[in-house]
Amino acid sequence: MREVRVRFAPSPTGALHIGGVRTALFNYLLARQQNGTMILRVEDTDQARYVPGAEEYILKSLEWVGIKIDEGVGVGGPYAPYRQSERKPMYMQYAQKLVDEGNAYYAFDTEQELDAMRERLSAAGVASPQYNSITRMQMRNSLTLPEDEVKSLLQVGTSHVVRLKVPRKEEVRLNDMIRGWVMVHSSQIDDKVLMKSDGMPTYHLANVVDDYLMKISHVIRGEEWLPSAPLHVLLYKYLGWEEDMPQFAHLPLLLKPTGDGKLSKRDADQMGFPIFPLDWTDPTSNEKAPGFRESGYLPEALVNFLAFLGWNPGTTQEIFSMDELIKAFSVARIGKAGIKFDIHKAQWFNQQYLRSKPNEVLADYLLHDLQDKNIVCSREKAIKIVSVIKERVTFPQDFWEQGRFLFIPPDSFDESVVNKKWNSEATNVLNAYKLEITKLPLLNATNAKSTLEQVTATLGIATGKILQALRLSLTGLGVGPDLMMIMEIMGKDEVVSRITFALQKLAVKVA
RNA sequence: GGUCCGUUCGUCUAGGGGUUAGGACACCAGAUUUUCAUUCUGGUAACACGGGUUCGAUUCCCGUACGGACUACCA
Repeated sequence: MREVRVRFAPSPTGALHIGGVRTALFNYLLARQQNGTMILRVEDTDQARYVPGAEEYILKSLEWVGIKIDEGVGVGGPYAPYRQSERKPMYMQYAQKLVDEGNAYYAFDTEQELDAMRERLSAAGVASPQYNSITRMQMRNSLTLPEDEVKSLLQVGTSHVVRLKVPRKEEVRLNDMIRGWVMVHSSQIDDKVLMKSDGMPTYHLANVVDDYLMKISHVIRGEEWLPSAPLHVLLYKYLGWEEDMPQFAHLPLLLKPTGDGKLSKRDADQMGFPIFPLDWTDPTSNEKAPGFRESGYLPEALVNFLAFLGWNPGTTQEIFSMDELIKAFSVARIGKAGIKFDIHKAQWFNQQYLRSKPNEVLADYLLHDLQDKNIVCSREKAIKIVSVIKERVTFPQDFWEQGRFLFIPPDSFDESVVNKKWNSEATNVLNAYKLEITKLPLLNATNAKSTLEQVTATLGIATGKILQALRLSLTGLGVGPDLMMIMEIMGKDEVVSRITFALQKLAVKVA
């Protein structure tokens, strides 16, 4: 068996889409499992669509999710350079070979001429107007023009492209690892441009040439490439590389959560979830888009989630570390159908991973947010807080969100709780309770509770009836973590002062 | 429109000629929790449709419908 060499080959035209991350992940899993090589190649042959910063963004994104590049842009390697724009001089010779052997030709048609051809064809009722074995005979190319005219056109530097001469009648077939045999008749394939007039190769040529040169063994990419895969097969054949053709695996696409269509940034915006791994600011429009990282997703959770989009281990195990994924992965267990993206599952994974972290690590998240807010908090206290609200969080920032009342006393109180629970019974208990607490040397969860029970017992009121009022006075809210622990964390003085404040502020309502 | 690919609970999926069609997320209910959350228990819920083949089809074949991708000197 040949050495496994896979590549992730994005275009630096903007932020890396989450679907791209998944493609990279599947490549990576295969590479690691087979002791192969993961290559990053940047396909920047379209100068017009180049976006500054995009390449760096891709690199950072892959690093964040834990996909390590063995060879390619950013790390180098034996087949450098790995940026197609820097490989520009290499492609012409292959195009030339195709031309010389009669498998490609020069075309001099202008944009207007191409438009006119398409219009003429569609006016004549042709189903799919394209530059192909029939129409090329009516166009201006080295197949129709006299040889000396072609020569002189080339000599004076007339703008031209190189097109593949697709055979008229031939069954082109490829064996996709996911879809099995896919057959397309060559009459359905058009004479694709291989070399553009600016001297750059198109995706099709560059991709095939580079995959061959870099000894790629498996091409794992999105299903959007399936229609052009037969063209690539033809290219391998004409270039004489059939023996070295990689195995193809076309991944099912990520679709919108609701309705139909493929997942887009618009859907993500509308439904309030990220679609890019990291925050991204478009350099031209300055438009900002949120990233999974900044939204609080843990890379290991995202990886686990992404791996299950189109793949499954065949067992009931759901939680997989990267190493476990590497062991369990197989292309054979990748599904064929498109996948509706459901952010709920991603959140669930996040929750699972977040909760499994030790309190010390979780405390760092809280401490970090507190630092941003200029709030001082000891590590021990942070650990205590985190352990109390651990079971109620999905994202790291939830520790702050749900624990903020511990640092910022309430200045307003939940109306509905006030209406329901703030009555003279409650204020009586609170007044007495406050006094009793003051006498305590130190307040902790245990004596906070026993003291409260004493007070309610002497006043002849059920503890349960006033607990919500106590919570309200301390946090301003009707819900939250265990009250006794909250009091222990706040400490005696804070508890007393908050009860006092609530008693003052809400006094009016009692009367 | 044409070409190609696809279709099992709302979602991700397992399965496969004879199964009570399994799991997870989500949802709902009950228990626990003085609240909410957690946790536990239970529940609703699927083989797109029509023809074949077969003793028998959700599973195999063919159509239809529906969905998706592609249809650029973009990748």
